[in-house]
Amino acid sequence: MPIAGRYICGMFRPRVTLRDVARRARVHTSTASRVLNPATRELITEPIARRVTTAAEQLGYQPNPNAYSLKTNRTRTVGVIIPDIANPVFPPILRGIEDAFAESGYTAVLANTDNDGDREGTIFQEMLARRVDGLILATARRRDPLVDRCLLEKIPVVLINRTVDRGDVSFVVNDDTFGIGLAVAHLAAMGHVRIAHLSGPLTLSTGFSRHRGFVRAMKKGGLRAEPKRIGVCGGFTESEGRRAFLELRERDRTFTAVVAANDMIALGCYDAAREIGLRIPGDFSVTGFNDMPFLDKLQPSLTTVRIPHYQMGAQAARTLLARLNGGLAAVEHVTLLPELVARDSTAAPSRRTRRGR
Amino acid sequence: MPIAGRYICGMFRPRVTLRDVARRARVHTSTASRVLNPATRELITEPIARRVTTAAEQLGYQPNPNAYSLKTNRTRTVGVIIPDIANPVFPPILRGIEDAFAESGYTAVLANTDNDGDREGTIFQEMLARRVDGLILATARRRDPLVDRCLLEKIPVVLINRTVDRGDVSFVVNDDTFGIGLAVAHLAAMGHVRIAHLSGPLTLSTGFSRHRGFVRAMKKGGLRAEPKRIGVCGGFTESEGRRAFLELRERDRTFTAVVAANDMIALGCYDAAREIGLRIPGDFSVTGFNDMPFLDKLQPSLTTVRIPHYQMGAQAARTLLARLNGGLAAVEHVTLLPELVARDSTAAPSRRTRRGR
DNA sequence: TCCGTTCGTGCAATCGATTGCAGGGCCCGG
DNA sequence: CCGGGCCCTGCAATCGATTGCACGAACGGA
Repeated sequence: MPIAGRYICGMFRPRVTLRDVARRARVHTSTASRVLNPATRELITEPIARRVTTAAEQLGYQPNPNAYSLKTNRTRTVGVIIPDIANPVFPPILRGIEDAFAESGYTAVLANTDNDGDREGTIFQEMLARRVDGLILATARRRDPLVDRCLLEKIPVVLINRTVDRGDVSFVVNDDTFGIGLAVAHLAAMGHVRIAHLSGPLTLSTGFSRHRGFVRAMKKGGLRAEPKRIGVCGGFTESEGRRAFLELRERDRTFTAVVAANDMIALGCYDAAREIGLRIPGDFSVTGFNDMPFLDKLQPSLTTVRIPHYQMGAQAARTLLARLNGGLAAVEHVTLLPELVARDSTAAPSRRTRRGR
Repeated sequence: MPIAGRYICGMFRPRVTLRDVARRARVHTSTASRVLNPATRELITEPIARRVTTAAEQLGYQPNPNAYSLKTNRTRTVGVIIPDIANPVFPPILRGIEDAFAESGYTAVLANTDNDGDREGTIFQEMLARRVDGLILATARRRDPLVDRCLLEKIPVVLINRTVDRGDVSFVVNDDTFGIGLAVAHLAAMGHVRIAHLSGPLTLSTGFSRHRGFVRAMKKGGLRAEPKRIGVCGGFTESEGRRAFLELRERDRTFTAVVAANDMIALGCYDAAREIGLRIPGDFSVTGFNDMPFLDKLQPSLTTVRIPHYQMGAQAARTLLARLNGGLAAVEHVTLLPELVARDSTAAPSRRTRRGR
């Protein structure tokens, strides 16, 4: 068994423990413990407390988190489960989580599932085995067994980005309905009437509510959301966007704009348009969703809906912290407002396209 | 103090411990421990071992990592310190690390420094406080106090992507010199002679060795690496790329190609070119480095050098694991080979530019 | 038959903290 | 002057594993 300690200036120094601090301060370890723990600090009188804190400082004492966790059953660790960190929406979310946790001494442990149910289960088990105090899930489907399990087993959990249909769980999401409304209103204001929608998977709250948002916004604008002008993608991917666009165009060639459920799907539209020789925004306009990095560098730059990803992560972390510290905090639903970022992929319909082709 | 346990099927079940397993198998806890630990498994006879394993299985036993860590001083956790997860080169590296660790039971804990020295120090301290078994650093500068400290304190560490000048530390990096050589050779083959370089910070091994690689490759190709055609960026950023490009062009207007030290700097060249009305690759060619996502979507798509990021992460994790398991493993230097990805930002110099302007 | 060796298992200390409980000192009132 | 109560601090058990050491059984040889 290795001996705890570190090399300082080339010399091996055994690790400083609470005992060492107590010994130096000439008090019992329990007293030292109470001084160093903010919650019990007030139990000890000032002069003794000072002796302990100075001793701790002089020795460079750092508490052993394993001993703490073993005794208290709290690891000050939370699991963050996301589909894929390579998806550019997640890094800012993660930074938000990290920053919000930093002050409170919690650490986030990350895992990617690639949207694979089995892998999700495995990771969930491993997180529990690691004794995380809570979970932040960005992988929820509208009906999600993992979320059900968290609730059943009373594991503190906060959903992020996506949510579930059952309402008895905390989440922090973007207002997808409102966001899509922004895109539709933007297009309608430019004179578009025959607007199509390429939705994401309807089993995900994001896909579902953006789809619903599209239908509502069209109705509200006095426009018709024709079923033939709605395509459903099997995933939020470029290839699915391309496929769904081509399929859509088989059914209808009169639309003048496409509201894509996210930026990747919009990129799929770019690909398809290039293939079949259509110009954006000359032949049709496109809007995305998320405002990924580098969209402004595309040709044409993509009009999209910006989501406050960083705040989303930070808020989710705060919500979880409240639950972890406060014990049985109430279920909290937070919805953040997105904003439209108008760029060059949207323009007024040309006279030619306005007539239909 | 909360009692360890979980809710299963709505009922609270106290956590299963090694004692429970031992009791059920009618053996001592030490025996159960030895059976469940692969290293000591052979000490126990088969029939008894079987009793223990079935008992463990029936009870759904999961060892408490905190107790393990407290006793053994190993947390099976490693810290991964990177500048910024939002930089698209890091997610694939992280995935590689995660996957390579997954099998061995290690967990990576991530932290971002934003290239801030103070923050680096803080994070380093926190990692040590968390008792990580080792570190993977992607933040190294050529002379790096943090790396020095790791070596002094004998903390297992592997550098990734960037390295330091002192050679007595393990690292996994890309062959930057070779990679830049690919870009230079590609341009030279197209007929470019007056090639410029926008280097990254020379205090980073990446900036330095790409710069050196440029000079060497030019010499090797029988070309002159003129100082006036070399600009230095203060950071691997778009804005620095733009600034350095404009500055470069003040000094020299005869170059027909720019080898940028990375993709962001190349993007800065795009910005500058647009501002002053130059066309790529009509007026000059540009190459990047890293092959970030979406470069193929740019107008024009960017010729760049692809780095095997995922493998880099995986290899770094394996190198660290060898050190952690094998005790005093030798210092290991791994260099991965990049490849050229030719796209539309490079073309033969036009007759006009070939003459100089 | 008896003793020595070997092999397998149990005993108990230990890692480094937290915390309920007990005890001692001090202050104040009778 | 003495006793009771109230803080403040110390004692010791405890969390759940690992591991050096000791002990007992089984076996083989004399």
